[in-house]
Amino acid sequence: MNDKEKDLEMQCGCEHEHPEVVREVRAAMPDENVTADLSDFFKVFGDSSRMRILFALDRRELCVCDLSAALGMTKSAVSHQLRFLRANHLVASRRSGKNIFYSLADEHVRDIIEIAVEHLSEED
Amino acid sequence: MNDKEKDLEMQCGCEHEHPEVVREVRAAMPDENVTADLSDFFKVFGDSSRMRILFALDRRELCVCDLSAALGMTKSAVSHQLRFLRANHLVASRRSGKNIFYSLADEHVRDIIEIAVEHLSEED
DNA sequence: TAAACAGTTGAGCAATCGTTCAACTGTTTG
DNA sequence: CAAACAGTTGAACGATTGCTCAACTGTTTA
Repeated sequence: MNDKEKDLEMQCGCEHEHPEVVREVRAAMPDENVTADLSDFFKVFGDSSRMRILFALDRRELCVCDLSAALGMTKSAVSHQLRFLRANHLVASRRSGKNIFYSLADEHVRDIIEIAVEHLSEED
Repeated sequence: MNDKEKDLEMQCGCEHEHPEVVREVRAAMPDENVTADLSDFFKVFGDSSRMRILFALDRRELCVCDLSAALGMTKSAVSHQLRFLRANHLVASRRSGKNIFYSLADEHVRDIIEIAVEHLSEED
């Protein structure tokens, strides 16, 4: 056991918690709004339907009916999810006649997914 | 309207969808297991309690009781979430006496959060 | 060995989520 | 203008989620 580990144990071997450590971590914690915004953002990626929509749009701009046909979802379900994606600034839309075409709005999407793929490929 | 846009519209102005586009997007879609694994991974970040735990552990290795005190959660609630984080290989644990110390297990965590922060800072 | 502490676990509950369904808006075309 | 099509929306539903509570395991110490 090295010094760092010994130090940590001293700080939690007592009562219910060690005030010093707790205070330090508390002070360093970002504002509750920040963590809430972050988790809300990741919630968008935390659904397989939305993930599949993002992959499809990564391929090419698509209208809702093609999107729903490609993914085997109803237009309504797709539309509900697109609304969610739009609210989070991940897709952009443009109307052209009867159709509304959606596309990826943010280059961060690819980066984030890439890191996730890396992580998943390492955990076996 | 440029050529690319005209091309897209031709493909969806017809019946219920345009088979060619749908077929192409379908063919390019990753396996359903892949998108499910990805969204499952992001689900982990999609909760503010887990996000706060990750931020705390990013600061330093912590035992469950200090973690729960720092975040104002019950030990039980923290433990449930740690179980989830452990299952996704995002935290590692080591027992030392009565305490079990948790720490971040993956360098991808910081990268992913960093990109999310960037994204959020741009959308105003 | 018994008491005290650290942490885990499973059942149960309230809240949230994603889908379906039906009704709606908006655009094009006969 | 009416019919047809593309897409949106809100209510309602079943499923999932995160927490609480209580009972449990495992470690230390008196």
